[in-house]
Amino acid sequence: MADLARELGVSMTTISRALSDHHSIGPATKQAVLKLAKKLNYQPNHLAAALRKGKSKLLGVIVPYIEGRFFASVVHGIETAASKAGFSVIICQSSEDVAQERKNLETLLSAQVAGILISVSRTTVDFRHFEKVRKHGVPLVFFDRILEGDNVNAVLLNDREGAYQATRHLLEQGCRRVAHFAGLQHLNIYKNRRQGYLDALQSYGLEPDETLIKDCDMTLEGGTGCMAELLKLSSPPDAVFSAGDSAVLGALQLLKSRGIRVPQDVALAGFSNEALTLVAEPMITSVDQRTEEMGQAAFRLFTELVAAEGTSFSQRQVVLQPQLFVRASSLRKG
Amino acid sequence: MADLARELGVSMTTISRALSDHHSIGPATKQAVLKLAKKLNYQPNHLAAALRKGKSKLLGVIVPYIEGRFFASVVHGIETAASKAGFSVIICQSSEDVAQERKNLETLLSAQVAGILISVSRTTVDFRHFEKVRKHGVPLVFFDRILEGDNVNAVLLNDREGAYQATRHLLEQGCRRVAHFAGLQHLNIYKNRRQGYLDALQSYGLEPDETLIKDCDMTLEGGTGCMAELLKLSSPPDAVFSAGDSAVLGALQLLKSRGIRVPQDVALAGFSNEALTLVAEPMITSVDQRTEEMGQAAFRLFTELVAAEGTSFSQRQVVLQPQLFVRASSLRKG
DNA sequence: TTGTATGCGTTATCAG
DNA sequence: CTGATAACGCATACAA
Repeated sequence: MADLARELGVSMTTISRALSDHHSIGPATKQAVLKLAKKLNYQPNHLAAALRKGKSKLLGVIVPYIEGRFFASVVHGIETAASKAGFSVIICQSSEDVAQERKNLETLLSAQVAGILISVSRTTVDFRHFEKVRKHGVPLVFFDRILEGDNVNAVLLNDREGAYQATRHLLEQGCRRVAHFAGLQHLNIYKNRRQGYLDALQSYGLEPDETLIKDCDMTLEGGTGCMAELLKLSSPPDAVFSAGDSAVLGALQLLKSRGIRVPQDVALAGFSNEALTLVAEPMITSVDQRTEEMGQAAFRLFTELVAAEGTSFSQRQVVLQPQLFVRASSLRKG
Repeated sequence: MADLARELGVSMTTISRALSDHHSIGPATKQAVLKLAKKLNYQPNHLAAALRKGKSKLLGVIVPYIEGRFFASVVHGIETAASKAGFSVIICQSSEDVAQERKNLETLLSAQVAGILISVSRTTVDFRHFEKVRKHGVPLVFFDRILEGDNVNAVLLNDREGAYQATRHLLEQGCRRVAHFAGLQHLNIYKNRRQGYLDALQSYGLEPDETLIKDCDMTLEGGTGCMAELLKLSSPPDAVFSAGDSAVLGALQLLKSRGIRVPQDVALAGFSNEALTLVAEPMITSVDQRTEEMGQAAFRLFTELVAAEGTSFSQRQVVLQPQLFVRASSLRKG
């Protein structure tokens, strides 16, 4: 920058203003500066600017893991929106571990990020470590997974609605003993999916049967195990709505290995619309979580928080509507 | 930091040295500083340190995309190693687009990253945009995908060996007309996989049949299309080795839809060991790419480059050995 | 072992 | 509209 100033015989202040599109700057000088900047191949030092301004163009994102379609896709949505606005994204994985999540937060804060977007790990049970973020005045946006009880800025999927639709669909196919693979109930997403399942039963005038609701870790093996237990019942289910896709695949594999037909004997539906739902045979009915939109919405919410800095403390929640993709695993009728 | 100095009645220099574990510092003062730092909840500003030292603790990573197991897993490997060494990782996706890749590079350079780890997009055909990185003196490490012709620091998989093993395996199962789905030949990975395929044929004394080698975009649809064409041949193949997993799945689906048995009529093998290989029925034989190791090796190579700064210009290449996972899609014998 | 002084590249303040 | 100057938070060369 000093080079530019010397070359053009103006002050560094002028250079800075020209480059940052400041209002009080002559159009002529501005053009001259921009032109010379190109020629000398000037590279702005974002670090210095961030140090001076106290705000960087870095955005921190923390996810439990990045494998699989869901988080990868949300992150992609965030990144697309962020890079349009000139932000770089630092991605951290908590590996479903609170301790790691805490470290991630420290890392991001000391990297002076402008904001933090997070989906909490499943071992996160309190909000203490987020207090520090607030004290630093760093905008915090939750997405998909949040902790209940604390009012936070968040982008959520209407999990209850998605589960409701999936379960209704199974009931509409003629199933009457619909089982549910439920996830950890302290996480909003699994709690709401369970609630949607219950609501759908009720809308059909059916009493929930606790023996048909299995706690499941949402892994493939977990799904296999839960399905095996359900088959031991004197009155086994004729359908399963799982809160996750991997588990439903496990169930599918077990059913096939026992010669039980899907969907004729047992209909299946999952949640997340992962890639595997299209690879399985039959293809698996699943609820899509609007991943790209969620990422974009999360970034937008972040920018709104920045804009609304200090004006009010109103908590904002964006709720996205899920979409059910009906496939062969649940289609009994035409 | 100024607070700490005032509180303890020492200079900021002392504080700085105590915090950064400098050698000339009294153990007593050091402890005192560390203790007070904890108490006052001191948060180091990495940006300021980076500005002063000219080197940040940020690492830039550019991948074509992050969905699917391969890149997500490599990135995870990088991140694990990097965070142990106190680095944060900025991930960029080029979306297989050179123009985006160029932008990513600019972004990372202006974020003053300490180094850049990259797997080039498939539309990258020259090295011009990497010259700028060299001029900045920023260490550059390539992984998996590189451009041939330029000697660069890179972590690679022995793709030729992996393809060789997979093809040999198919031949050992009794197949004699082994087809190949080949990827873009300007990318080292696909070129080498094709070469491994050819070498394996030769090792069995077989002449390559050009009609059995299909150019394929490595998508599921691409695989379906290539398989359909192969089946039209007067003398169709009895096995396919695909340079990617999605394409082999496409082939599998087509074969099943036509009532052709896998592996009895046509045996299949893919490359990447993606999650879908375990979901397909039958499960698909595939070559594993040692993704986590690749990520770790890439980070290690970066640190070596930093350590060897200015000493020599020797190019380093780390080559990992692939591992063939044999599954039902290719097993004709016991 | 400790302190003083200076600068990293940028922007905000205030005066012209 | 432009310029001089200070400051962001930290790390080093040099002197003590």
